[in-house]
Amino acid sequence: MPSNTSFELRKAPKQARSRNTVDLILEAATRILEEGGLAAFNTNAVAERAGIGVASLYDYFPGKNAILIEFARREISRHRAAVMQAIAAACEGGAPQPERSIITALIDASETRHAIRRIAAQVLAQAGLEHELDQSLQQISVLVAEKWPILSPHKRSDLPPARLFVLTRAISGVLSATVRENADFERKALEDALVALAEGVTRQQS
Amino acid sequence: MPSNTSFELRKAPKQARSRNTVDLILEAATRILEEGGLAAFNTNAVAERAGIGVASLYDYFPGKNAILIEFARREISRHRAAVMQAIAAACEGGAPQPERSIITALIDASETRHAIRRIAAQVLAQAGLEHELDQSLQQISVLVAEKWPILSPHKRSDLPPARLFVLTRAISGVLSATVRENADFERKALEDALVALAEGVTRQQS
Amino acid sequence: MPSNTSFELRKAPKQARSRNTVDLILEAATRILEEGGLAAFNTNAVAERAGIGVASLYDYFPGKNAILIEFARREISRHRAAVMQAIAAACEGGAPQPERSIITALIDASETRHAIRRIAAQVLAQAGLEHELDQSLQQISVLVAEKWPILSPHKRSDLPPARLFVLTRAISGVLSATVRENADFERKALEDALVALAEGVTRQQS
Amino acid sequence: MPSNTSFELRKAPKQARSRNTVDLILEAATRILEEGGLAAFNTNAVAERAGIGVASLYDYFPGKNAILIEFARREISRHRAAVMQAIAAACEGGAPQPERSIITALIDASETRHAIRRIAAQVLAQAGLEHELDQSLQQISVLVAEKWPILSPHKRSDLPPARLFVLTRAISGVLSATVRENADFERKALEDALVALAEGVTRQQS
DNA sequence: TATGAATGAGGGTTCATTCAT
DNA sequence: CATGAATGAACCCTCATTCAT
Repeated sequence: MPSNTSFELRKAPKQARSRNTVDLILEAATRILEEGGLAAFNTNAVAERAGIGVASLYDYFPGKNAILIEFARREISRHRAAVMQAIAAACEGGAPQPERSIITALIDASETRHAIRRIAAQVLAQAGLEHELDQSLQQISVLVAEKWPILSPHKRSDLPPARLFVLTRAISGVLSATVRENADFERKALEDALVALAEGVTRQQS
Repeated sequence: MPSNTSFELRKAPKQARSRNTVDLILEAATRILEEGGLAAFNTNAVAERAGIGVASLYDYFPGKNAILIEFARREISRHRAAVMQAIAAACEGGAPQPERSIITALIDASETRHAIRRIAAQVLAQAGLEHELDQSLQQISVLVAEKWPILSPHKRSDLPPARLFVLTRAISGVLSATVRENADFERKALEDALVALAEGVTRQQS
Repeated sequence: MPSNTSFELRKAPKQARSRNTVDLILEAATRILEEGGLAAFNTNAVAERAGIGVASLYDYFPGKNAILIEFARREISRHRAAVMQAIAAACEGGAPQPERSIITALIDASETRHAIRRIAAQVLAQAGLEHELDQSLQQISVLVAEKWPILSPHKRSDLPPARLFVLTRAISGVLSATVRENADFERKALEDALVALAEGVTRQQS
Repeated sequence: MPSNTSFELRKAPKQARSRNTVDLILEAATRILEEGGLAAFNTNAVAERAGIGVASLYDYFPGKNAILIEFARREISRHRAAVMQAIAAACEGGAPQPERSIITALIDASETRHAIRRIAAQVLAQAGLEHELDQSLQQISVLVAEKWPILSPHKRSDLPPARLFVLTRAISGVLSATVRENADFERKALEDALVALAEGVTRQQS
């Protein structure tokens, strides 16, 4: 099991051609993971799917693991960006129920590319990089704290860290479970429950 | 990569001797996974740790994957039993705040054998058996629904399924995240937040 | 270029079967090196020639390099034993010209398995184990010092270390060159020259 | 392992530019071999060190092996020239002990660029060109025969070929061993022993 | 029933060489 | 002339599985 443990890209993808090749590789990797999971992921398959020779992989990545990790990082990053943008959008333009808008946005985001994100999480976990995933969620948490309408009259610091943590991880957990378990509640019921959850967690403590 | 896709035990472990061997194998598997994760798990290592010959593994399991899956099932099962028993215990003897007692019990349970349970979940996921994990949580959900004190004056059916789902998955998600992210809030702050969460979700809807 | 840098045998060759397999492997290695040199040496070729599967190599050796090194060590060892035994034999039974007998023995020994010993030396050199080769020659030197007839009336220490060193390395160098360069002098002329050399080096200094 | 078995330079390096590039390549090769040995030698590394593109190597050499061989030939050649010049210098100006002067010169020469000359020898050996190395030594032998003072009153042919062979190969062998084994005798003891060796070999035979 | 030596398919990685630019 | 991205053949090594004992 020869294994290369470094994570970085080998060549800085400065040139247009290189840029394309890196993307080609990562897209091939993504498709393979979608179709066959981690078990189907190997360098030969990636090269073939990318339409390049095996050795070219090593011009851009130090090894198999680096490809997986870069894939995972991009996936996580893309998802975080989408979620944060959705949250921001939900808070603009004075929606009548901004909390619900945020919940709605989060539910929508949770449904995209779910399988692939699970694999990305797995990859980071096996590489000992779980913290990158956690940090991603943490960044979202911070944004939620800033935007959560119920908090706006107060200072943001009014919501103690433990409450913010519980709020975001609870929502994240529920949404993951919903997708994973293929739960098919009425959309409104789910939203209501999550809004109630959020109200409970953020309610001013006595 | 010869791969055996069946999951079942090859022999019904009726005899005392066989029973012991199966346990021996699964204990060895568990220790290896604890120490080295999935990467360190291979049949030769398991056999050596179990103190038996490699070939004997195949007398009791159809292949490597079956060992992993049986390990995962037992781990999940053991955890579920512990959690359910802790919930039951928390509800006995008229504690002053039974909801908090349940939360406390769940927090305690979430902290045990965390790493190994993560691996068990991963194993089931890779085998396409996520539903077993979900079912395990679902059984706990049912118990929680029965026991959740605030519900006792009402009929159990008062809590709509979506609410029960959100309640249990939210708690589960928070507790997983707490351990995974090594969050070190004050125990009381965490409990309070979870209790508030539960109150919010279970509050009588207008 | 996955490479295993340890040198030791993996399994102690205790059992008759294992003993045989190790020998099988080393004999295959030797034949391959004889026929194709280091360039032809690879694990698949060795396994095939030994009539075993590739993986079995790794039951007995930690890697390709370990096979080469064990081959080299045995080759050197075998040669040293032969040389030392030949020297001892040359000194027994009161030969009329014991010095010449020793020279004769050394010439004879130098002609056996020459190509293979060159490779063995190369292998040890590339592994940073040149000292093992040197030590082998040093052991022969000590024996020569003990046996060299001209020294017998004196104490062995009469021959200063530098002289002993020059004597043995000179003879070794000449014999290597003779074989390598395919020099075809009359046997007697070569012997005479070496005897004269030895006399010069060991002559009592003023 | 694509392999090109021809040894010759591809282009006659007539032009100044080409000449420089060939030298650039060979200097890069030398530095790489000095630093990492044969294991570190590969065409990409050579090109990078030479500051040229990989493909340019093939404008001047037919392949990797040709570079190695040209390197080795130059190294041997350079060494031979240095040794022969040192011998000539030692015989000029009527030194009191010309034999010792030659020995001294040879010892000095043996200490320079030792590691790199070992590699050069190895390269030629693996290419089946050992005779080039031998011829180099043979040229030195001829010069030694011409210059060796003790022979001067006689005709050069007085020293039989076998004696000349033994004399030069013995000295060569001793000096190689001295460097290889890191022997640290007093310089004078080594010189004395070699002078005595030479006297023995060249002494008029009865 | 138990074993462990043996296996071969498969995977990760390297590198000499080429060719379009 | 010069380049360097691309290649594919080849190599080392692992491991799930089997089978003769």
